Amino acid sequence: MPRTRTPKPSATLPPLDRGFFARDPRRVARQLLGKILVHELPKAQLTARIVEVEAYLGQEDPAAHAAAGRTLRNAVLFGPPGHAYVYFIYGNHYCLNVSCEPEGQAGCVLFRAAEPLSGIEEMADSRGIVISGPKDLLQLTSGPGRLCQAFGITRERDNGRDLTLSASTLWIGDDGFSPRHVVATPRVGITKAADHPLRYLVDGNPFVSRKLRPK
DNA sequence: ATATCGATTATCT
DNA sequence: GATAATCGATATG
Repeated sequence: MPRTRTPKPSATLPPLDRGFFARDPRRVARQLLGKILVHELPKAQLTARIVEVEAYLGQEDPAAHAAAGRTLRNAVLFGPPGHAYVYFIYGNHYCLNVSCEPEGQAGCVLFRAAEPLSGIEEMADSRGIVISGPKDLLQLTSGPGRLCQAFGITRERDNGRDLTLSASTLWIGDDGFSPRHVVATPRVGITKAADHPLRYLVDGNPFVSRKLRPK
């Protein structure tokens, strides 16, 4: 039975500012671990602590959507940092990224998994899951598609949204917590540049999207 | 436990 | 026309 291993967020939860995102995506990715994804709904506040992310480097990264330059779809990546890049994949799922680096450079971080903290019932509804035990929480936000579904994130509504403003409804908060142990592995589900260790996870956290392969 | 596969569509070649 | 930064279901050991 999985245990919550991180403290609850404090009452005040300032959003990360634009400067936080205006850096190398590898640095941003690592430091996003432990931060809190927030979605304010009329009746509830959805929050989850980020436990797994991936860095995409921009035009020099063959696996990045920005690899072939600016298009209609990836335009947000070339804009200012701290904005949501949401894309639709496999005909089924949305994935949430945040743009990084100064305007003109297309690096980003993909949100892959989080540990639910509040708004659990609403997340379960959105996911179409009935929570009957602690293990069911693991299905809520463990995976980029699941995370978006639990939070109600879509391309139509959220692509381009400024994630540095709490007025945006969707933002990233910092309660001062940072995880003790972080590990890096190759990124999931890509074929090009598949060998670089640009996937960052909180070591041992049960809410990551895949268990670490024991060696 | 791991492996394979179908769903379903926007985007790019 | 092929592919894709996925998920959930099914098959098999």
